[in-house]
Amino acid sequence: MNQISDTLSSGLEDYIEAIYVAHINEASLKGAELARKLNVSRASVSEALSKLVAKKLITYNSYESITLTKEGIELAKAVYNKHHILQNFFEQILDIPSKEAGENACKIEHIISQNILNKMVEFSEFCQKHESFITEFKKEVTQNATNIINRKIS
Amino acid sequence: MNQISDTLSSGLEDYIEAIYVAHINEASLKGAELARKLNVSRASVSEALSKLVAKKLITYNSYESITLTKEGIELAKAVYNKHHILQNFFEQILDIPSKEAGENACKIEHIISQNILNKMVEFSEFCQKHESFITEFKKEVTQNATNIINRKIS
DNA sequence: ACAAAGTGTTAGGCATGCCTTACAATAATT
DNA sequence: AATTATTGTAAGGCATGCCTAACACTTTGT
Repeated sequence: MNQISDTLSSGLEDYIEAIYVAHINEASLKGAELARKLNVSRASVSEALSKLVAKKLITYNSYESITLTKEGIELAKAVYNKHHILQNFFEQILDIPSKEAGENACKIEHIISQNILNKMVEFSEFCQKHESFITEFKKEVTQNATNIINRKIS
Repeated sequence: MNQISDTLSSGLEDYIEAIYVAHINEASLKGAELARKLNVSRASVSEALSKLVAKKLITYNSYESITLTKEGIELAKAVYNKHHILQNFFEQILDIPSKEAGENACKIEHIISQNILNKMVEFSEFCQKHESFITEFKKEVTQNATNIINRKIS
């Protein structure tokens, strides 16, 4: 209904997040490059950027690089933080390989509640203060894996 | 492209999961009831059921109740298990209220990788063997919350 | 300066999934 | 049996997001 809503579809969140990553790397970013980064067509990027401009989250003129507005930065930062909380949790606590953790974070970041993310942070911090716990967990998991392999062999 | 693909869109997964829940409760389920359960129109259910029939996951004739095929049960069970792993993890480990845990599980179950779910199970089991850890975590979290409240007051 | 390479947009489509409206068919109640 | 309630379906739309093809514009390099 409203063009300038305060929530973004998960698709648009992906776009603004990618723009934000370029922003914090102080790299200039054009539509074509964004298309390559997100593995979508230039046409799709063109549509998405129009929407983000309409929502006043970015500034953009053809053939120039994309700029986040103040509100855009805020919103992007929020998405980006969610991503990192998830990625860290999967990697540090659940011992998931970085690539897989990232891929899952990318999808889940759009739908998970803030409350769960907060608890994930608290839990991670708690685990850091009791580091042996996670160390033990990882040890046990590899042990389990070894058992499974041995079981298959024998 | 292919009508009888082995993967389901998240929408169809929701439908088949709801059908499965009725199935394990040995409750008969008609389209109209399913529509009420999922908060969608009867028309949407009608469309979805046609797709599930085309994929041979359910058996269905108008005005009769919906039946899962063997393959349907297998697939539904997989979705349902994912849901439960997530719900349990959120509730037991992260101390999230049941309702919120369920709502999040409903959405995340469609996109999370099996590997992460497996690790969640292992982690939960590990925590059960060291129950004091989670107890301590919960204690600390409530303590933090109390601190925040007191900070706000003073 | 001009051609080639790169970039952006528009138009027309596809797929998902949801809706309402209107109508059809069956089930239940009196 | 007839009326009412319930259930199901078809048609026509809306929104999201993705695509290709074709065209337009800009930048780069010779």
